[in-house]
Amino acid sequence: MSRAGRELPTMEDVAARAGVSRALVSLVMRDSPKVSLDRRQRVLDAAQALGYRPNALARDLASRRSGTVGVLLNDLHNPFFAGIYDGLELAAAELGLRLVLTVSRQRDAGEQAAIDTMLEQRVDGMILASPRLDAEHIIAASLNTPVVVVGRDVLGDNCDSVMTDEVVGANLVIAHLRALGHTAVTHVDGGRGAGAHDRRLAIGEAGAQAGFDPVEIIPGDFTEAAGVAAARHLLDRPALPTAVFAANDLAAIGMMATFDDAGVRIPQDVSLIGFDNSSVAGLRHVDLTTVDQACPEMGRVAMACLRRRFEGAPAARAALLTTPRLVARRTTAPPRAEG
Amino acid sequence: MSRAGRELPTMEDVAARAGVSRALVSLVMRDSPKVSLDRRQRVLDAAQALGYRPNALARDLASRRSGTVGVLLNDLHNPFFAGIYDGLELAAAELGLRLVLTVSRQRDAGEQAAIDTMLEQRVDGMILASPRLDAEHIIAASLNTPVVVVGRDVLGDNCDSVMTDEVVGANLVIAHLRALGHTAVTHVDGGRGAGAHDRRLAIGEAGAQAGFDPVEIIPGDFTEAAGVAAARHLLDRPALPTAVFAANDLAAIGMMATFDDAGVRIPQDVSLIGFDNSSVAGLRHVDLTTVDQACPEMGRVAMACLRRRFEGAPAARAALLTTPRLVARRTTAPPRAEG
DNA sequence: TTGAAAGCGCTAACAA
DNA sequence: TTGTTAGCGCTTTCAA
Repeated sequence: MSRAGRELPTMEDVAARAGVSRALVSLVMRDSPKVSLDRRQRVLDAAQALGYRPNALARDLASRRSGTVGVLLNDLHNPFFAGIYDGLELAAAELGLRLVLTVSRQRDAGEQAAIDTMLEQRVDGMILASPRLDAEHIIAASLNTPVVVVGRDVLGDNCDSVMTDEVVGANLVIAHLRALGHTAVTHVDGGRGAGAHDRRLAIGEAGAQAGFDPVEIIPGDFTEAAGVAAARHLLDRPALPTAVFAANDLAAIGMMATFDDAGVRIPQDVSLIGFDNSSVAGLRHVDLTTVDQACPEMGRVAMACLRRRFEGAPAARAALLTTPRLVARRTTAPPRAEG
Repeated sequence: MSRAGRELPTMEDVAARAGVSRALVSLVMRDSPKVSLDRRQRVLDAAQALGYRPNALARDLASRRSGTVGVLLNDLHNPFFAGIYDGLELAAAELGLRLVLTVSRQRDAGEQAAIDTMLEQRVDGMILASPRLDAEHIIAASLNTPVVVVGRDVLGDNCDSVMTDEVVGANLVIAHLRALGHTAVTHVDGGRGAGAHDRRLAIGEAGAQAGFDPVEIIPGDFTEAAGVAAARHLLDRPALPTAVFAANDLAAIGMMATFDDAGVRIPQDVSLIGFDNSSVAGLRHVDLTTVDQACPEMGRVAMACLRRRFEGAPAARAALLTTPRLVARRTTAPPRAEG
């Protein structure tokens, strides 16, 4: 397998055509101020005429830096990651960094492979969005290049974390439900997904503090299918909870559909709250009450975090918390009046 | 901005520790069969002990090929692209190719920049999913490396296309509606988005052949917002069409929500058909009748197409058509009985 | 089967 | 301001 397509001219070719040295061309390409206007123009003309394109491979190898940040997204089908990416891209553009995306498709082996590839590419840093990989392997990778983990708590000497303040989020959920008159909530959790543990703990704690009934936990996952399963489970019981807090929007949507099919009305019969405020939750036909994780903000913060490392930041590990916000929409209402 | 993290060992370091030459280490790393078992093991042990990681930059520069295919996705928020990516990744894994993703976020300037970056990276080939960029610029890029465009018709000496057979798709839509008893349909089109032109033509033609009323075209786009706008437009008129065929699922969902808000029932008052069968259409709470583009299949075909180019394929330009399939769900029904 | 040596296309001192 | 000269870490002939 070889490169098809025309051979591209090199810097040497441009130099020859412009009648200057290769180093001078290099300076021009890097926008150095110490090149005379005359020469600069000659070089640019030659490059233009030849259709010259810098070779990033050679540039990065020689300069020993790639100007590239590797980004690992867990699941392209979950719009949560699209939101994270938006923030990352914005910040990267401001910092003049290139982003290289890889997707692990929810498989653990895929994550390690993707990380290895980025390392071989000599990325200047890595951002891992909701990885499922053991902390141990993530820390190992961070020995070679700074890492920022989004959505989960993994700290190391060269590894920071950015995540939602789950305690605030849980309190928002409880406060919203309480204001509507609820006194109990059932949580369908995220299983072993990133951040699920903290979310589970936080909602239990927040409920207790608000004087709610002990928060019931139903095992789930960050997928629509898990929501369907959880809803079926609830429908099998004699009575439904008055309110359900799902691990994320996808799970909530799965529940919504299943309840619909069973003739259970939302929010009249059951109030439903998701998590992420991903774009599906906002679809006007879904209109799900949810906790906004401010995904783009998390992306921005993550990138800022990485930049601090680039600038020779303190070895202090940072666990940055972003503040979530409740978005009240159609799926929550006062509890149904008891018989 | 410099690389933070420990300096990685080089091949030279591994060679020194194993007591062999650098070239030998290179052979081992590339799994060459012409290395004695003894030496090979010594090298692998040394690499392991040192925590050696090949430098992809140096490898690709020296070998003049990157083993990498650049992929440009238009919009991470549109699940259509997640589907395409699934197919690409599967095929790439089989062929032992690495994938490098970039996202253009629907901006034309972003597309050109992303393509330039991939070219500078010296990718062995590029796959552009639903690009909006002029054919001219795409062809220009394909002078340097083979290109496959997905979702749109762009042909050049080094540029192939993979797209849905719009004629088949349009006929499926018309046949489905006719079977339900419809005799007219309004198409909210995709504006200047990739493939929108062909889709518009095809539905008009298919409708005419089936003896439908002339297909009305309403200007739209591949976004939810465009669907909302189109629905508002329709609601302003004295009478609604009996059936609407939207440019894609996102637009259909925007329309669905707007109709809902206005008290227009789907499918009793209006039948609605989307395009893509993206994951949102399948959400059980949305349950949209749509045309399945077989996204993963398109991805697979695109990658296969690229491989043929790698193998020194015929200069014959290929326009590959994949066959769509109608997925009948909740949003289509017989037309309401007239007054 | 192994090693020596010449690049790959560029950057980065250092001289001029 | 410009040119010279070493590399960057690896692959790839070509000999041995």
